[in-house]
Amino acid sequence: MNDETAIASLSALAQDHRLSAYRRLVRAGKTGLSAGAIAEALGIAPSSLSFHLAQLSQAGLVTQERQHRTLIYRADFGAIRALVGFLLENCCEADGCGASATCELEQTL
Amino acid sequence: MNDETAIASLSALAQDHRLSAYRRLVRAGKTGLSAGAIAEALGIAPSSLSFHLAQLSQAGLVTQERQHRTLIYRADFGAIRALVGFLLENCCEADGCGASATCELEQTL
DNA sequence: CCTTCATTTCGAATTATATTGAATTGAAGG
DNA sequence: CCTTCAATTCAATATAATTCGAAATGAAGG
Repeated sequence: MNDETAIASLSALAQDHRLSAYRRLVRAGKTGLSAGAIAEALGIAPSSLSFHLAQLSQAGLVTQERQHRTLIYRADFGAIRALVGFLLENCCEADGCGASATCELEQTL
Repeated sequence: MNDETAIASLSALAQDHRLSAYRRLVRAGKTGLSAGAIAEALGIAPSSLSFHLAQLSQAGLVTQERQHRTLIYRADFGAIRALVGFLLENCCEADGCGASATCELEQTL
C-alpha cells in the first residue's frame, strides 16, 4: 500500500452511490451482486453505475466475474484491511504507546 | 455513523495533502502537531493547509487544542474505528458467514 | 495599547468529478 | 447469422474541489 493506492481507495468510497454500492457488496459477501441489480437498487443510469464500479474496481476494492451474460461484483476484504493498516501505520511512534511498531489502538480495530 | 458522516470522513482522507497530514498525526499520537509544523512538512501555503485541516476536523477525524499562540492537532482514533465499523457493517449477511451480525472478516481487522 | 506571530477566512482562478443519452462491445439463443 | 440483452465507453455538460495571495482574527508580550 502506498499513498496513490490509498487515495484511489478512499476516493472510490467517498461518494454517495459508490459507498452505497460497496456496502451492499459487503453485505452480499461471496455471493456478490450483478451490475444491473446494483444500478436498480441505487436508482441511477447503467452508464453512471458503470463509471462508479470502474473506480471501485480500479482501486481494488471490488472484483468482477462474468456469469453468462451478467457481471457479478464482489467486495475484496483484503483491500480494505490493507487500507486501514496503512492509515494507522506506525501509530503513536512519537510517544511510544507500546514496544512494537504497531499501536495498541490499531490492534483493537 | 451514517452515510453523510462516512462520506465526509472518506473525502477528508481522499486527498494527497490531507492523507499525509492525517498519517503524520497518527504517528504523532497524543503529542499532536501544530498547524505550522504540518504546513512546513507538507510544503504548502498556510491557507491551503488550513482548508485541509478544517475538513479533517469537520469530519471528526482530528481534534484541535490551542496551546499559547499555536493550534495543536491530534488524530481521533475513535472516529476511524467508527468509520471502519460502518464500512463493514453486516458483512456477509447474505451468505451467513457466522451466527452473529458481525462478520469474521470484520473482526480480524 | 500596539506589535508580533500563528492561523483562519475570503475571493478568484484552475482543475477534477459526476451525470446522462447515444453508440459500442461481448455473450447467448433462436 | 441475426437478434436480444447486459454492461461499458464516449462525448458533452454541470457541479464540486484545490490552490494561493491578501486581508482578518485572536492570543501574547513589550
